[in-house]
Amino acid sequence: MKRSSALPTSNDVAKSAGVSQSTVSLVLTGKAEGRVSTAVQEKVREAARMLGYRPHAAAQTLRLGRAKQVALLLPDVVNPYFSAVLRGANTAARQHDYALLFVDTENDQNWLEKVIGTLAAGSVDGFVLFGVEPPEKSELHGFEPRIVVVDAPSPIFPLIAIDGMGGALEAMNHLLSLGHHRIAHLAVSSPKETFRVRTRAYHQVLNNAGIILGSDYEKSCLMDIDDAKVKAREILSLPERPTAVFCADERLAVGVYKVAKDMGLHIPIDLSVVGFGGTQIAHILEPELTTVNIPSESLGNLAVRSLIEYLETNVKPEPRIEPVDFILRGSTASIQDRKYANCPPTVKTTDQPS
Amino acid sequence: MKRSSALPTSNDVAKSAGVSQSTVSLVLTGKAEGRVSTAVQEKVREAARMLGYRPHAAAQTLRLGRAKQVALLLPDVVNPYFSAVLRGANTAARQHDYALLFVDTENDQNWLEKVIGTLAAGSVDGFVLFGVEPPEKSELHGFEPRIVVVDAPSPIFPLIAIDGMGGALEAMNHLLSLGHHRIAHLAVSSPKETFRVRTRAYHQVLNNAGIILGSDYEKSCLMDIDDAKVKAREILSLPERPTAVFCADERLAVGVYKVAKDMGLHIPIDLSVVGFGGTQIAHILEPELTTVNIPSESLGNLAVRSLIEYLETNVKPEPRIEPVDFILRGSTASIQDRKYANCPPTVKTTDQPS
DNA sequence: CTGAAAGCGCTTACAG
DNA sequence: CTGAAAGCGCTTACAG
Repeated sequence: MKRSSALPTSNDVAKSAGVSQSTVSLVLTGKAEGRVSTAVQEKVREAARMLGYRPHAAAQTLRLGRAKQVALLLPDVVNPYFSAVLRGANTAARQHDYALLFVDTENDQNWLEKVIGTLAAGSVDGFVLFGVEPPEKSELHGFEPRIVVVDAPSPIFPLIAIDGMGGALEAMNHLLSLGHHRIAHLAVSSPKETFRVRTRAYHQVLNNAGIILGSDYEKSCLMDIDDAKVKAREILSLPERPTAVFCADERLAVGVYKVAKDMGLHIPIDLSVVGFGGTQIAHILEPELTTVNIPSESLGNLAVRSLIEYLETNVKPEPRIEPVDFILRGSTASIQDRKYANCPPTVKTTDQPS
Repeated sequence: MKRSSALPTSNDVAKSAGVSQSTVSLVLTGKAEGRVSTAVQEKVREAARMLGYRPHAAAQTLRLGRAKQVALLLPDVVNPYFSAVLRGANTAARQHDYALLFVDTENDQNWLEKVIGTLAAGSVDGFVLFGVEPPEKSELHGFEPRIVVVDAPSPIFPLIAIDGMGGALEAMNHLLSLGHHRIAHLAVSSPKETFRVRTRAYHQVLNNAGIILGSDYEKSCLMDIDDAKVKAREILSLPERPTAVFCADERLAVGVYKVAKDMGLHIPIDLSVVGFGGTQIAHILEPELTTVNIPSESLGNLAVRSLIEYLETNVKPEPRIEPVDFILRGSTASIQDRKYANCPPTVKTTDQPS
């Protein structure tokens, strides 16, 4: 052995087994049946095992033109919604024996394009862009990377859309059916279509129901608890306080919970709250949050599976729209119930003349 | 162009610029100074730009023996603690122009070893194992992958340890200093040393203080809210109810909060709670959780930085121990305060004969 | 100042 | 049934 720390090559195996390097390759890729005697095959396998031989990935990639690696790009792993996506993607990649290259774009579009260009050159066979806008075709110098886009506008690449509109409508209609009219909205101040849709649903349902509310009932926040608290306080301090809040994200709902508690408002008796996302947060909150559940883990899984199928069959996946679930939990209640609860807690109903 | 979708090679650039392929390489790797005329250099660069040329990663890897890729292995991305690690790792990799290969081991040790073996052969230059036990040396067939281990026992590989003991001691002493004696403990039922240490600190502080508690005051749970609720209920139903709970993880604290609320116990007045981790959860809970903060994002960053330095200088990082912070928030209070609060809320103190 | 050639470790026709 | 050879796309001595 020349370099003790060096990895064994198929040449080392060949020498050790007393055969040619091409025979080693034949045996180890399973193409030896009827071409190499079983005795030799066994010898080769044994030698490979002894040396701990693994085919060198870069050499294979260069030769075969495929890296058996896919990249997942998403805007923010720290968001539990996206870490669930990653979990699903990891599972799918593992099942198909692909490696998963992970990139958190941190919402940096310039970097995104550079990264795609770089990785497409031999590092990775394809990309999943999850919640990340794909680059313009013009920036790609005429070459077409394999990309599956999830939940972002995609004029040219195969798309897995999420029926956020459906979910948001259901959430709003739920609130309506509970008798709520003064429904406030905490929007996410992001130009992303995913979020815009939720706000659009808010307006649409209100319009259809003939409910007219001042624009005070709607606020945009950054995606963090502190900003949500500021905006929630403004909304809940309105002279005609809303009886319900539709939050475009679960982290915003956290802000609402905190301010509500602070103001002595009980959820769901004094205030109904609906969230959007389907993360752990909905379970952590007390009462647990009624929310629109996006099946993020299975979407991550699906996206990677579609991409791999795309790569291996070379047929472009059809665009599709994935449904979401509206999940009823403890944070919403009928406006009826609310009236009773409005009495100050120290005053017993029996104390009042009936 | 033969294959329209194929990536341009340095050969294509050479033809387009009217020079040899080696000149292209020289220019584009920046080794051309004083060897290639600036005029030719400019021609080459222009041609490369026009064609959208990027050097093929696999070819470079094969030739240079380095992939400029590192792998991060961790046990569970869905845990917000680990997704913060990933965020930090992503940043560090990006800064050093490395790609990050992500593997969620899902606590599968067999797979772990296979994965390391496979990836070490040309896919990746090194590994960060974060909260994941490294494989035995014997299973490595004498070759030594570059591995940096964080927060797991590592006899042979460079280690970044976390001072969990220090943090746990501080947390327990805090409770003691608040006058708590009947301190319960919700442990994580995992054999991992990280968690064992927290339980050891619990016993040590109690012993030093001469406090003897029945084993009923200590329960192990799976790392999920539901199991934590079951165990929390048992603990809080003890005839001599604990006045404080030290939770070995923040998700367990969520269970305690839920059961406390259910039993009409107010945190921190009736019950003090301390968590461990430093995730978003501590902020989501109401009141916010007093907790031991592990700087997971910077640890992820540090681990990747150390690994890359290891790879590039070839000097093995020294083992180190990283500190944690104990963070005081709203979930702990002095036992003094508790006595007043113990009176049933409907009975005013002024109603009693003094 | 520029080009021809070797070689990284594979896979796969091709020859025997 | 087995081996010698070409070639994937690079980088880097080496020759001129």
